[in-house]
Amino acid sequence: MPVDSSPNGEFAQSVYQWVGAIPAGNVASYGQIARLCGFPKHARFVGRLMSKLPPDTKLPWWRVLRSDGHIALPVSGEAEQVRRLQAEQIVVLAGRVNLRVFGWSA
DNA sequence: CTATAGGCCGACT
DNA sequence: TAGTCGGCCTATA
Repeated sequence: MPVDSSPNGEFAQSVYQWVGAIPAGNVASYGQIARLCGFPKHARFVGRLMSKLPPDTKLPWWRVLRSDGHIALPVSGEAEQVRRLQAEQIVVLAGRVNLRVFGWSA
Protein backbone atom coordinates (compact mmCIF):
# COMPACT_ATOMS: atom_id res chain seq x y z
CA MET A 1 0.00 0.00 0.00
CA PRO A 2 1.33 3.20 -1.16
CA VAL A 3 1.77 5.95 1.27
CA ASP A 4 -0.03 9.20 1.06
CA SER A 5 2.79 11.37 -0.14
CA SER A 6 0.79 14.53 -0.50
CA PRO A 7 2.09 17.54 1.39
CA ASN A 8 -0.61 17.21 3.99
CA GLY A 9 -1.07 13.49 3.87
CA GLU A 10 -1.40 11.42 6.96
CA PHE A 11 2.13 10.29 6.82
CA ALA A 12 3.54 13.76 6.49
CA GLN A 13 1.33 15.06 9.26
CA SER A 14 2.39 12.25 11.48
CA VAL A 15 6.02 12.86 10.71
CA TYR A 16 5.77 16.53 11.49
CA GLN A 17 4.08 15.72 14.72
CA TRP A 18 6.66 13.26 15.86
CA VAL A 19 9.59 15.33 14.78
CA GLY A 20 8.11 18.25 16.61
CA ALA A 21 7.76 16.01 19.62
CA ILE A 22 11.47 15.29 19.89
CA PRO A 23 12.56 16.93 23.12
CA ALA A 24 15.34 19.48 22.97
CA GLY A 25 18.58 17.78 23.87
CA ASN A 26 17.55 14.54 22.22
CA VAL A 27 17.80 13.14 18.73
CA ALA A 28 15.98 10.54 16.67
CA SER A 29 16.71 8.73 13.43
CA TYR A 30 14.76 8.83 10.21
CA GLY A 31 13.86 5.22 10.56
CA GLN A 32 12.74 5.76 14.10
CA ILE A 33 10.40 8.55 13.05
CA ALA A 34 9.08 6.43 10.24
CA ARG A 35 8.44 3.59 12.65
CA LEU A 36 6.69 5.81 15.13
CA CYS A 37 4.42 6.95 12.35
CA GLY A 38 3.58 3.39 11.54
CA PHE A 39 5.57 3.24 8.31
CA PRO A 40 8.77 1.39 9.16
CA LYS A 41 9.91 1.27 5.57
CA HIS A 42 9.64 4.90 4.75
CA ALA A 43 12.70 6.22 6.44
CA ARG A 44 13.83 7.77 3.19
CA PHE A 45 10.60 9.56 2.75
CA VAL A 46 11.07 11.12 6.14
CA GLY A 47 14.43 12.37 5.03
CA ARG A 48 12.91 13.71 1.87
CA LEU A 49 10.29 15.57 3.82
CA MET A 50 12.97 17.13 5.96
CA SER A 51 14.92 18.25 2.95
CA LYS A 52 11.85 19.95 1.59
CA LEU A 53 10.93 21.75 4.76
CA PRO A 54 10.56 25.48 4.32
CA PRO A 55 13.41 27.53 5.77
CA ASP A 56 10.98 29.14 8.15
CA THR A 57 9.74 25.86 9.55
CA LYS A 58 9.42 25.49 13.27
CA LEU A 59 10.28 21.82 13.14
CA PRO A 60 13.50 20.68 14.81
CA TRP A 61 14.77 18.89 11.74
CA TRP A 62 18.28 19.03 13.10
CA ARG A 63 17.36 16.53 15.79
CA VAL A 64 16.90 13.90 13.12
CA LEU A 65 20.00 11.91 12.23
CA ARG A 66 20.88 8.63 10.62
CA SER A 67 20.44 5.46 12.58
CA ASP A 68 24.11 5.39 13.50
CA GLY A 69 24.06 8.90 14.87
CA HIS A 70 25.83 10.38 11.88
CA ILE A 71 24.75 13.63 10.35
CA ALA A 72 22.83 12.68 7.25
CA LEU A 73 23.22 15.96 5.47
CA PRO A 74 25.86 16.45 2.87
CA VAL A 75 28.70 18.71 3.88
CA SER A 76 26.58 21.68 2.95
CA GLY A 77 24.15 21.70 5.81
CA GLU A 78 26.20 19.69 8.22
CA ALA A 79 27.82 22.65 9.91
CA GLU A 80 24.56 24.30 10.68
CA GLN A 81 22.94 21.19 11.99
CA VAL A 82 25.88 20.64 14.27
CA ARG A 83 25.61 24.19 15.51
CA ARG A 84 21.95 23.80 16.33
CA LEU A 85 22.56 20.52 18.08
CA GLN A 86 25.37 21.88 20.17
CA ALA A 87 23.17 24.84 21.00
CA GLU A 88 21.03 22.45 22.97
CA GLN A 89 23.81 20.73 24.84
CA ILE A 90 24.09 17.85 22.42
CA VAL A 91 27.63 16.66 21.98
CA VAL A 92 28.70 16.24 18.39
CA LEU A 93 32.07 14.64 17.71
CA ALA A 94 33.36 14.02 14.23
CA GLY A 95 29.98 14.79 12.78
CA ARG A 96 28.41 12.23 14.97
CA VAL A 97 26.20 11.99 18.04
CA ASN A 98 26.23 9.30 20.67
CA LEU A 99 22.76 7.85 20.41
CA ARG A 100 23.09 5.95 23.63
CA VAL A 101 23.27 9.25 25.39
CA PHE A 102 21.14 11.56 23.31
CA GLY A 103 18.94 9.09 21.54
CA TRP A 104 15.27 9.77 22.05
CA SER A 105 13.00 7.06 23.29
CA ALA A 106 9.35 7.78 22.84
C1' DC B 1 36.38 0.81 11.55
C1' DT B 2 35.14 -0.53 6.20
C1' DA B 3 32.70 -3.32 2.78
C1' DT B 4 28.81 -6.02 0.81
C1' DA B 5 24.21 -7.39 0.21
C1' DG B 6 19.49 -6.83 0.26
C1' DG B 7 15.43 -4.34 0.94
C1' DC B 8 12.35 -0.29 0.63
C1' DC B 9 9.67 3.35 -1.84
C1' DG B 10 8.57 8.03 -3.62
C1' DA B 11 10.54 11.36 -6.81
C1' DC B 12 12.69 12.61 -10.60
C1' DT B 13 14.69 12.04 -15.42
C1' DT C 1 7.73 2.83 -19.12
C1' DA C 2 12.18 2.20 -17.09
C1' DG C 3 16.00 3.60 -14.88
C1' DT C 4 18.27 6.02 -11.35
C1' DC C 5 18.61 8.66 -7.13
C1' DG C 6 18.02 9.79 -2.35
C1' DG C 7 19.35 13.86 4.47
C1' DC C 8 17.76 5.38 4.77
C1' DC C 9 18.00 0.61 7.37
C1' DT C 10 19.50 -3.81 8.98
C1' DA C 11 22.45 -7.69 8.91
C1' DT C 12 26.73 -9.92 8.18
C1' DA C 13 31.75 -10.42 7.61
